[in-house]
Amino acid sequence: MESKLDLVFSALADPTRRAILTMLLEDDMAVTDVAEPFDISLAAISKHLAILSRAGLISQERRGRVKWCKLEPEALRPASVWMQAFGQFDEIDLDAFERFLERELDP
Amino acid sequence: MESKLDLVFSALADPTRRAILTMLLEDDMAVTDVAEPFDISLAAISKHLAILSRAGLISQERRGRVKWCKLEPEALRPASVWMQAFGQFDEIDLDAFERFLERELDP
DNA sequence: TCGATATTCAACCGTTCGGTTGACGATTGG
DNA sequence: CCAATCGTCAACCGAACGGTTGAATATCGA
Repeated sequence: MESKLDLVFSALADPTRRAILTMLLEDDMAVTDVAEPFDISLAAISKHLAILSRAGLISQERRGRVKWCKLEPEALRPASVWMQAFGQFDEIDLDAFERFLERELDP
Repeated sequence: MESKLDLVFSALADPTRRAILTMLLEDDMAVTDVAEPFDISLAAISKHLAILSRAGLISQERRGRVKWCKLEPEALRPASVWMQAFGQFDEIDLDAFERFLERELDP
């Protein structure tokens, strides 16, 4: 059996998937709109979304022919809790976060 | 070029590697001692350690014929910061962490 | 109704991953 | 000196990954 932590961390290991999650911070999106900024096929994006969905990081709801993707940030909690123990990152460095966010959205 | 975040998250995606990190919370360890609790070959452990090392999550220092492995928790900071933005996990749930830790050490 | 739109499926491809085994290069200690 | 210990390397294996293309399935809108 595969741990949820495995699923979450390996979902996060891909930059395309992290970029998708970042986009979904703004708002829910349809699959086609998620795919738009990327240079890869829609089918590839569909697979990425399936992986994010299996990890619980997004939920997908079909309305008509459009499938809406919604960020599920709660799914990050176990992984976040796991990590915190190793580094005692009690205070969040927001400046550092914004720098990383830029680096995520950029390429 | 591969992002540091890629390296850290994919290093964490494997349960054996997470278990190794957890063991190193206690103390620095030699490669052979790291391998001891696992049912896989020493060569496999050596590869896992190389992956953790490339991700910056551990450092290795050879003294004589023994190579010592040391946890480098600072390497988790970028990943931790990245995650926090999605969930606002300002307060750490230590009970939850201990439950996860047990689940990590157990199998 | 019919064409366009939205998404997935299925098959395939090359690469990476986690693992093995056996040989090998150091280093140690009796 | 010499055998044992520590760890890596190299070659291999099967499975999973990230991607493609083309066909298939719904659903929408005019």
